[in-house]
Amino acid sequence: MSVTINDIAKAANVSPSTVSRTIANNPRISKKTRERILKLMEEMNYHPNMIARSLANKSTKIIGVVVTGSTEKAFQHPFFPEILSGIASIAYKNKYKILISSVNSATEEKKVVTEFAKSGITSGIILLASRVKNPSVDELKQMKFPFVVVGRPESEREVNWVDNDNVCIGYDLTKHFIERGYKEIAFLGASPEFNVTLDRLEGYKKALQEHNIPIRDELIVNGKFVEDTGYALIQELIGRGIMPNAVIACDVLLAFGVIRYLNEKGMKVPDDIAVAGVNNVPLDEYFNPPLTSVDVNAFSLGAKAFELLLADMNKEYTSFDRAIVPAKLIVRKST
Amino acid sequence: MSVTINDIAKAANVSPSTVSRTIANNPRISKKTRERILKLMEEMNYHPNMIARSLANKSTKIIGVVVTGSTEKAFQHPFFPEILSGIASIAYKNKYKILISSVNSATEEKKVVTEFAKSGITSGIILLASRVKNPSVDELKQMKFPFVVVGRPESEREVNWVDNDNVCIGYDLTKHFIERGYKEIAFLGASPEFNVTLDRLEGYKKALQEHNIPIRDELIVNGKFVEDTGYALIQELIGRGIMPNAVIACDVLLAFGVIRYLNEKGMKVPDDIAVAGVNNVPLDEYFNPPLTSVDVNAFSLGAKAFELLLADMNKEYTSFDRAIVPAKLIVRKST
DNA sequence: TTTGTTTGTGCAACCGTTTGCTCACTTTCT
DNA sequence: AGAAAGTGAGCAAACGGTTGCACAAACAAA
Repeated sequence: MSVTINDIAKAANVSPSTVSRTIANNPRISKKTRERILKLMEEMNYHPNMIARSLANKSTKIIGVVVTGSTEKAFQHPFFPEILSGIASIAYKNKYKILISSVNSATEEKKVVTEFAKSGITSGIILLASRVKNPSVDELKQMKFPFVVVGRPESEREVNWVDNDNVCIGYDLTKHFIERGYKEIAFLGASPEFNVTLDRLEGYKKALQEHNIPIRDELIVNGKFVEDTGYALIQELIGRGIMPNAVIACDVLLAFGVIRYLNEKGMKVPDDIAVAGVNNVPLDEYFNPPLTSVDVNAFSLGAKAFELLLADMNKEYTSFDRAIVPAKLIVRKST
Repeated sequence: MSVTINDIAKAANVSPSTVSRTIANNPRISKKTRERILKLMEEMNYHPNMIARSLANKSTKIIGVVVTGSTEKAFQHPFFPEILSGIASIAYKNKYKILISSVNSATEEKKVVTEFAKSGITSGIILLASRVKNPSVDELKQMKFPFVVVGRPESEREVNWVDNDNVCIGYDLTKHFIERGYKEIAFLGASPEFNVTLDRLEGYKKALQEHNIPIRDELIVNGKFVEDTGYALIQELIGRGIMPNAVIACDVLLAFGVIRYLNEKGMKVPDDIAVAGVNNVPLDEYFNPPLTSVDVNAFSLGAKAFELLLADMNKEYTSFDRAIVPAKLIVRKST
């Protein structure tokens, strides 16, 4: 088997405690002993057993990242890799590892979250989907297990979270259209289960009101953050005889679906209908036409999320914290 | 703290062993006792401590996925989420968790791989970058630690691996161009450190030879799998006065870079230069123009990789195995 | 009744580390 | 010189499980 602390202890003629303390850099070990042991560890190619260490410590250097959405699709959303990079970059600096799990439903999410927390395998959790009602959040709160949610949760004062200012995003996009003379602006949201939809919608309405444009409920439709939905939603809208001259898609995939439909039907973007999305991805630029979108800065969202989590795990504060990551409207040819 | 096996044992008036055996579904426990204990576990909200269990078992239900590439960019390649989904979907079915780590260099990779293996935290590893020379592979082989590499490794007979038939991919793409009358076909590869470049190049040459088209070395250039490189490579090529009428890009990002350059310079794709990429992504379709590319079926690559790993961990075979995942040329308007 | 099986459970060692406490040996102070 | 303080290291119990072996009880066969 692998070489253990005991093997080192024997070879060095000391007790295992001494070796352990050497590893922990305990000042009670003399320089001479320490060096002798370190040398032996090197020679014998010793690597500490994290599992045993975790058991003794009752803590690990692993955090769990839980992605809720269709198992096969969740990772594929352009948002995911970027936020994961953000998490990973800070985790890496702090020598944390990342355990990821994708789940299909809120029920499964709760199961996974409970397992992560109770099994002792992770020391903290980042939740990547925030429904308005989220049983996992309640569960974690009640267990007092460190966690951060990405996306504003319901009980925003009692949990750590990071998000953009989604009201602002909705507002900015709408205003952008209004300023360019568009008035029939459709709003394609994701499911109203998510705060992100509600918040962006709020911003949308606010902008319309400020500019004295009536809010037309029939211009507001909801679906999911997948590409097919964008296609279906705009098709349905136009099928009902409702013809917007601008479309705000709450997600880049939604926007792609919309444009695909419009292209197929021979409608010109932005001449016939202007389209803007949220979640800037590198590819937006190559799009036909290049897509105006809001860069939500997913990398920072991830990085911030980990920072908050780290602080929570280290019990650096007793109250809850949040971070609002600035988003930026990037105007391209689609509007 | 959390409720343990001992708490259950006390409550049920049995020994911890009995509880442990109940969990393990050991047939030596009577039905009556089993049911009493299961009920208590439910009531007392017991969750097994994975760490303790792993320590006793000397194995975990966690596999490590190591991505080599720039830490901040590695996850962002469209290839990654898809392959990760593939891994995750099979892992999920087998109740495995996934620990991911991105590293910047072969040296770091080896460090992480060693840690994953020796620390006991993972029971198997999937390597997501296969250089021709890969010290991690040697390390893992020598430790006899279960692992699978995605991409054909150097010592292909002594490790488990999955890949496409890259010679075939190179061949098909080249043939596709030749059949459409293109003869000045440039080949943009990634670094020759990777077998994938070498194999596709081999296929490229083979196709040319079969059709009696001379191989012109100046049409063959290498870079990295990032978007900027595509731009730079084609710029350099054309700058040197070499004007291909078709370009094979070994990666979709490379292809995007090429097209960006061509668009900027006012060249028409495919009229002036035809472009094809590898690694079909959903967005290829929306591209301007829609990009001909080879779908490498990354999801299957991931799924197969996990299946092989699982078999290895379970010692289901003693020899090494491999899987070749079929790739498919998807012709769109860019060629 | 004795012997042999089968069945269900407990004992105790073990997995590899950590850590509170104890203790022997120095050093320093009075 | 004796006491107090400081230093370096070991003992043993924990962390929460698993498992080989022993063993008692129940039952069957002789």
